Amino acid sequence: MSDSLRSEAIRAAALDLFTERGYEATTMADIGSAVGVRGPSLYKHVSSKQGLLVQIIRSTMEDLLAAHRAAVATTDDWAERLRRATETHVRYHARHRREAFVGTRELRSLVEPHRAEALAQRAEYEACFRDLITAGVDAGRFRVASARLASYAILDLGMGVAVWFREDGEITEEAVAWEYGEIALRIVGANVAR
Amino acid sequence: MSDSLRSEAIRAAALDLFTERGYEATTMADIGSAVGVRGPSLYKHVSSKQGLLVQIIRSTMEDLLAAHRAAVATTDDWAERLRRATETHVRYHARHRREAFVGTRELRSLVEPHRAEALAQRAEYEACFRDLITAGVDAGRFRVASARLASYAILDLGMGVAVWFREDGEITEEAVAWEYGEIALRIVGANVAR
DNA sequence: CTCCCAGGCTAATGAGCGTTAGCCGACCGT
DNA sequence: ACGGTCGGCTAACGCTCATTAGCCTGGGAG
Repeated sequence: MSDSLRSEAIRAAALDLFTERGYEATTMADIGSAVGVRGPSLYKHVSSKQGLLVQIIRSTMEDLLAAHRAAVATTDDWAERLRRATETHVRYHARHRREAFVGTRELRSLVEPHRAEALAQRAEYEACFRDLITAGVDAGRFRVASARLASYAILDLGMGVAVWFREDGEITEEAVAWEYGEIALRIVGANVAR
Repeated sequence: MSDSLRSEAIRAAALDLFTERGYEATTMADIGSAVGVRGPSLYKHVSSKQGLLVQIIRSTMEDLLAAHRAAVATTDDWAERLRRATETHVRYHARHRREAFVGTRELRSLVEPHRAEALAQRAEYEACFRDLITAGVDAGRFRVASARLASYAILDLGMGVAVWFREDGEITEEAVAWEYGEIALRIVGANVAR
């Protein structure tokens, strides 16, 4: 009940517009017009423009983190963990490219304390990858010059996907996920299992 | 004479602010205050806020393309070309991280026809990498599932550098350039030279 | 010494935006 | 039938900005 169909449509429209024009360049009137309503009417459903952004970014970060934890829990082999974490990361950025795009590009537009909260979630997510790589190194499965650099590389690859991926493009989600999983393993110099 | 010291300082201040807060969130008064002047006084030196962004982005794209061409011209071995192109790409994004950051994040804020012009330059740059990879594949030096995917991967890695690189961080420009050059070669499955 | 003007300033203009206030019609349960 | 509330609308407020107009000053050229 907290969110009717209308509320959901508004969030979806805001997501589209924030992705295309950016948060600052999107007006409440724009969002309203996308759902067939005048700007002020939106306030019958949402608290504020900033609130819309907060919801979008928060739920994106939560989804991503949850997906990561689920993926990593399916095996205890370090290389396989990294592969699944990377595939999950990439798949999320392909499947929810608008959410992921806004989540990284519009962090700036968040007002405190929401910005700090989002940065903390992001830091936590990054730490998951870094720790995973460090653990793999300690276990003798990976060999890297810098775990930090390796994790940045893998994360950046995925975030790039949110920029260029198109559902109807020549590159499928399947292909990116597989290819990037392989690349991640090469980045950390994984030796083949067993 | 077209640009005095003051003009240069203004461009530098605008670059800093656009990087930190974004174009839309930066006011002329902010820029003025960064150079010790009131907002309106800036118009004695620059044509408009949009003009500042256009100059920044245009010269960034030109520099990047020029650097790429120079790097690629130093050898005709495909693998070595890709390595040098990647190192140049990465070094540029590390050394001029603010310019590169604004160049990718604020494309949206450009007004036509500047946006189209910048997109064309960007497309040209991307094509350089894609063509380089395709040529390497044709020459039997590389093996990739998709040249487009491989080029996106390499380009995204570099662009990520502009986000997290810090001159005083634990990872040096030298280290990123070398590491990413190696990764690029692995991404395209380069066989060792000779 | 005088004049000019580069380069600053303040004030004003005009537009856009988020948000609030207050009104109204339609539907719904009783 | 009827009262209420849900969800729309318009008008208005208050604020922020980019940009323009017009003034003033200090220093250098003649």
